[in-house]
Amino acid sequence: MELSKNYEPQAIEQKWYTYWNDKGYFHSEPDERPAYTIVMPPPNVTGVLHMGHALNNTVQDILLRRARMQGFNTCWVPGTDHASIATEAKVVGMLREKGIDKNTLSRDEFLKYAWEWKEKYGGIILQQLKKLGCSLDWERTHFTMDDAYYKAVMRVFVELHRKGNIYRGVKMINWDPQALTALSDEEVLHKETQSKLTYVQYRIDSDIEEYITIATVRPETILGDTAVCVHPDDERYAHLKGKFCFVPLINRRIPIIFDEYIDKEFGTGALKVTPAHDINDYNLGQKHQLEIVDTLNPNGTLSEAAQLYIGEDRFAVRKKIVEDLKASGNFVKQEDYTNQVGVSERSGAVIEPRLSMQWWCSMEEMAKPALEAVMNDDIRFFPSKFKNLYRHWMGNIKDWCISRQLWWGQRIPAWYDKAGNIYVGENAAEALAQFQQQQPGGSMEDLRQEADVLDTWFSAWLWPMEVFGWNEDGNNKELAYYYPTNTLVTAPDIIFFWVARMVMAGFEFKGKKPFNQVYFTGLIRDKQGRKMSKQLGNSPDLLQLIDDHGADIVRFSVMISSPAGNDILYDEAFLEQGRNFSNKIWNALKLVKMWESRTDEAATLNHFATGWMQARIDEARQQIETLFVDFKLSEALKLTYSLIWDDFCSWYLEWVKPGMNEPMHPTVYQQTLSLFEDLLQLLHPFMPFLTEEVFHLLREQPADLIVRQLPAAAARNEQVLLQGRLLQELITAIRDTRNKNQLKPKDTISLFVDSANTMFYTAAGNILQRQVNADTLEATNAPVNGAMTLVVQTEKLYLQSHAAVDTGVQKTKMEEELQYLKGFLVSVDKKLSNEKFVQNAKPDVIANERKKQADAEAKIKTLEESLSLL
RNA sequence: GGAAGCAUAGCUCAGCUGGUUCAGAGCGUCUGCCUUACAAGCAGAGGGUCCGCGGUUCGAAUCCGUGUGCUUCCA
Repeated sequence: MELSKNYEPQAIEQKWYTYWNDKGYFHSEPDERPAYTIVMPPPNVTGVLHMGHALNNTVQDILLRRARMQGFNTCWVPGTDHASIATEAKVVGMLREKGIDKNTLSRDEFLKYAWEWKEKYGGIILQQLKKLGCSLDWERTHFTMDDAYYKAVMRVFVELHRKGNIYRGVKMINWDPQALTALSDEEVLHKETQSKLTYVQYRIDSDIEEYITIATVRPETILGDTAVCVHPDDERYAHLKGKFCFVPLINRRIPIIFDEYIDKEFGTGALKVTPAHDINDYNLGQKHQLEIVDTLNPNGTLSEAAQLYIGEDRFAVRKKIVEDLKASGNFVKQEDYTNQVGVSERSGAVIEPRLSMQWWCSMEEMAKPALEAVMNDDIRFFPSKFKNLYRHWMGNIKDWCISRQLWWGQRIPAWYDKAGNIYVGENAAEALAQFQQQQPGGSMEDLRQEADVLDTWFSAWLWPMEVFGWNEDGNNKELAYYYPTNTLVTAPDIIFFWVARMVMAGFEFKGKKPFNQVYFTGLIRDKQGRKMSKQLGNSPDLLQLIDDHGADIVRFSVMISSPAGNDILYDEAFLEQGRNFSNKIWNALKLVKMWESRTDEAATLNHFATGWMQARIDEARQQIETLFVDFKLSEALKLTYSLIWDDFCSWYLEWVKPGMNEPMHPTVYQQTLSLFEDLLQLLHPFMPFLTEEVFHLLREQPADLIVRQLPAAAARNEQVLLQGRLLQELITAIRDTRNKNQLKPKDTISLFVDSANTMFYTAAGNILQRQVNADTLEATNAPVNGAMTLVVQTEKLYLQSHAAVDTGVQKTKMEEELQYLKGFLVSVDKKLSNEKFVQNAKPDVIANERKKQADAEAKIKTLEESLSLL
């Protein structure tokens, strides 16, 4: 078979994905093996694959594939989230393009369009994950608005309502004037903004002309002012006790109140109080029984209550009112001011704090077990630094605003009768039954269902339970087998939205944690450290990357740059590194295949190289296991990369490579194949396609790599590892000497060794000789005349060359090393002659120092001898 | 305003419970090579007051304090 010059991912990836899937490797059914379960954080049904998904899902796939090779019954559940706000916005936009105004549609008509849209475009992202190689159990795909899932959400709503944990009430909420819905605190982002601080004077109601000056960044809210507040200890305003002043332009007479909440240093020390439009002002208003004047309409324009500018947008009014205040003589001055402005995470609109009737879920009780489970590591966080963040939020948890003024989502299962009484039931029939107990003979006609839907996260928090059919049967076989799931992989920005709430839901409804551990990946930034975003256009088109480079290489590039828990700075240069790596493996395959027809029993049987490579793999296996346990996946990949490239390709293959036109011993050939297969297996979780392909090209395989089982850890052969290290050092040192003396690669040398370690040269001498192009290798116990001398560990070597040599270079190098060693010896001696050190340090530390001392002394002696001969 | 995290080679980062196998890796840089798979490669090399200052200790990149700079979260 002819192998192409370079590795060509496009040709093979689709083939393997289909093959694995058809073979059923991705599907899981409960059996006698231990389960390893991951539920995928469901992406928005409107979503398309971006770098964040690529990182997140690659990590999950790596964990899954490794667990599969460790004998676990692996199950990875895919699915999508209905994402109320984002999806509704998309559908509204799509309708607008068709010339349809949402407001002209009934709820049912709108939902019909929304479902059509979802069926057509929703879940594209899941198809894209197939291209990435994700070994998802497609038979278990879920959607948070599936019928069964919908029922589960209804059930938990009703249960919590029955317990009194869900209630309806008027509170200050975050209002999105663009999406026209309430948002939870978590959906509001605070952005630093350049604003203007406007100083305005209010006329005091008194006989003399007197004013009090306030400062505000929102002058348009003046029309809703119902008090001015100052600090009780502020002498500047002490004389105003019990007085009133007038709101400019509309002349509303409002009291001057005193409260310690005021910061005397800020602005003028006098605060205008607008209880309808600011949470702090609202609290002040409650305390002082102030009137509430709501001057804004839901869409952000001014309401009739404002008296002025009715129907005009809040931002337009902000500019306009300043001019009018100037005209009226109330304007004092304006200053630049930087403040934090809340914007909607979804629509980007500036949030209005607004008083509104909403549905709330009380959290305090549910937070307790959820907090404890994380603090005592019953649920482990990686990296653990996120425990702090979690504790802080859970410790100060506020009630959750769960109603959204939208149509796309689970409609709140509450019905009102004409008198305004509320009936909560899992469906209309239940609510009707309750109603009929009050009103015998009442009918559905008398009831009206709540128009609002539930926050998307109110369904998402059930994800790890409901994908295994919790609502239908809370003790079903699947739930018992797969739940709690093993690992949740997500980004830290949804730790409150989702992670914390899943933990709460798990304990509340199932009585068990939803997962054993949570691994938080970093955020992906560009190489300048900026967050990837559509606005900046710095996010690469992932599907294009996969088409251009192949999924393995994209996975490699994402993982190699991804230190555990830290943000990753993505640079497309990593793609090049991945491509080079793929080619390296491909070429190693080609080389090995060339030996297939050259095997001959008469060839030398090279024990040293195969034994050493086996020991290196054994050593690496242990290290990789530790790294995986700590979720240091990037490190594990780097280690595997280096094991394959450096140890296997650069050293091992060169060590076993037969001479030109010479045969290879069949045992060495078979061992080489085995070693190569082991390496491919270690790499498989990271680069599944390439490794499966090469694995099958190596030789006829009894099983596919994806399900090949990793062996139990073997004790590594330390002796061989040390010898391998010595061999490498000898080769490097000799090559360096050759380089420094400008010997051409083709120039041969004669090599003499003064060593007590004859066994080593018997085993590895022929490798050494070939690797440094020495035509002879002889033992000696005396210096060799006219030869270059070098010392490696305690081995003394003499190189003789036919080309002219400059001993000066060698001498300088040896003198430098001698000087370093002497300095080193001094520091060790000092340490050992320090009584306190000898008394306090642990015995093994002291023993180590003595060994260092002895080694250094021996080497100094050797170097000095050699130098004296130059 | 409150809290957390970070600062190590040109860049991105490892360095767990203090002790020269601990001053490292990858990429980049420099030098020499078209050597029986790979120039998308091979063989070598150079490069750091471990942010400043102080302390604990026989010993500090590592622990403590402090200053500076950056990042994030919360209000």
